[in-house]
Amino acid sequence: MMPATERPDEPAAQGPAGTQTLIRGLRVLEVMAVQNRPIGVGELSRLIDLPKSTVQRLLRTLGQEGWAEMSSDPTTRWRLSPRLLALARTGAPWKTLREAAILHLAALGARTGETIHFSVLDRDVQMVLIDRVDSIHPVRTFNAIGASTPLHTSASGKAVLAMLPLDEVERILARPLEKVMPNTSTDPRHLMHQVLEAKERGYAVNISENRPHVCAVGAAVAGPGGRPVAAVTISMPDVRFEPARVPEWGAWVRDTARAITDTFTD
Amino acid sequence: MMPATERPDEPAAQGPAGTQTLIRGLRVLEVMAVQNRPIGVGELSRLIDLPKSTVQRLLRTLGQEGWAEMSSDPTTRWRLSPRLLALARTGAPWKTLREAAILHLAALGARTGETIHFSVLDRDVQMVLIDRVDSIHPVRTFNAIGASTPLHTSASGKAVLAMLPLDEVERILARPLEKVMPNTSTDPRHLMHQVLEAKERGYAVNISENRPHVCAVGAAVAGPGGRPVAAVTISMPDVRFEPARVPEWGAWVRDTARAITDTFTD
DNA sequence: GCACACCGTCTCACTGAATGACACGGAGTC
DNA sequence: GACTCCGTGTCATTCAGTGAGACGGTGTGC
Repeated sequence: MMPATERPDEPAAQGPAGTQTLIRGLRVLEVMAVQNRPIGVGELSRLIDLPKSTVQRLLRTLGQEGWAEMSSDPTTRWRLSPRLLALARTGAPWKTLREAAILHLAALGARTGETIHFSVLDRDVQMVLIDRVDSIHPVRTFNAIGASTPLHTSASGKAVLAMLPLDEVERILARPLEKVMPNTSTDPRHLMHQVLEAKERGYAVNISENRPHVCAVGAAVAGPGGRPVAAVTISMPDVRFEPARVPEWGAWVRDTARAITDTFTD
Repeated sequence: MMPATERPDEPAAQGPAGTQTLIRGLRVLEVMAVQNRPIGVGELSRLIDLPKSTVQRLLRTLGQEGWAEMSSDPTTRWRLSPRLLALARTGAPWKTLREAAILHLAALGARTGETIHFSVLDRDVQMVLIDRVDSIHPVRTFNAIGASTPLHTSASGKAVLAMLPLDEVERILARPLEKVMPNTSTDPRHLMHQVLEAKERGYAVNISENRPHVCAVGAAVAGPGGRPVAAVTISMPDVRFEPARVPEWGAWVRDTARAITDTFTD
């Protein structure tokens, strides 16, 4: 877990912003999210390197506005409000996207019997899981709504890359690439090769590159502008991942993504 | 949809807060969430009744910090970033709560074959769905992660009420109660009766009071302090809702909630 | 029993960050 | 070509935000 205090990249590209209170408040929310446990004023103030009184003022406001909750067990502890989830869910253009997708996802789930994931692209940086249809198998993969993955470690991410202009892909793969699993490729050339392959076939594959024993086949959904905005993936434990069936799964997932694109852009 | 401009209740109970920038920024996020569509600076500024330049400054900051996204199709439009969902998910004490619950939920899903919902209590106001195990039936109920319901219209909400001190229940039921469905009860006395019944039996029932044709049986999960923090419900279409089986389902869901409470508070 | 460290809370004089009226250039309309 | 509404940017003014510090309570070690 990266400490929130060091921000070597920040001072640059600041510009004449002029909303430090807001920035600080959001930072408090972020740290609470990352820390992921009830946390006190003092600790929080140390984590973001701000005076206690300032942090407390921010916390009180966040509480008043319903973004954070206070619990005074023995001492006062703060945490994010579940309301955040409710807000994140109602509020987003991907609401319509999900509505366009849901029936197709259910159909793909019925056809494959495997867990179906539907993720959206977040700022060209990561994929965020927004919907899921469970597998019928007793042994199945589990991933939580809201879970995020880098682009280079997931079938959804690689499917999205395969739909982006090549120069953008190069720029993205030139960034530092995290090695999440032993099986994760962090070689830009190797990844570019995979992306080109995915572009040709219309689907991307992930073999335990993101989470242990989890394999997936995915295809991207395009928005009105033709740029990728989301991805559908079939996710399964490696015990059921038969390489021979990949082309079949690939075709299904590609067709599903295509159908969602059509429903969505209409 | 309530217009964000009129806030008759706000001026009171303000106190010497002292973070209007943060409040305004959060308000912008909220309005974007509620509006739920790409939206421009001007319209936003009219909705929250703030000068255009102020709103723009806030938006830029929200964008820089990764909470909002800008798309310049023809003109500039803003929307929430998917990152919000990722933040909401990682960040919360209910992460551990869900971890404690997931196995029990899967077991209950396997036993019943119905959709299992797991919701947390949000500020004594609403229940927010944080996890779901899908039914195996072709005809099943659908509800999105992050969906919220009032306490008096859902099995989860009534189960939670049944675990609260009676005076608090009275206070909550004294608030204006929305009639979401024809079947929704908005009579405090009737609801209190239901709550007492649920308290006695250990589970609560909802018969199409929240969404059409959706019935549910639910029980509450207690936190370390003994107060209710979440609820498990078995959710199904009314065609499969056999009143005769309710006690059986009730016992299962009650035992599951109990098991989660034990796992969680250990 | 005492000293000490650390907790969360609250005050208040100071000041610089936030403010918002206004100007600007461009797109669409009549 | 006159008008309106859009998003963007500027800058003098000032009030909202700041943070050092005081305070009371709690737990620990001596």
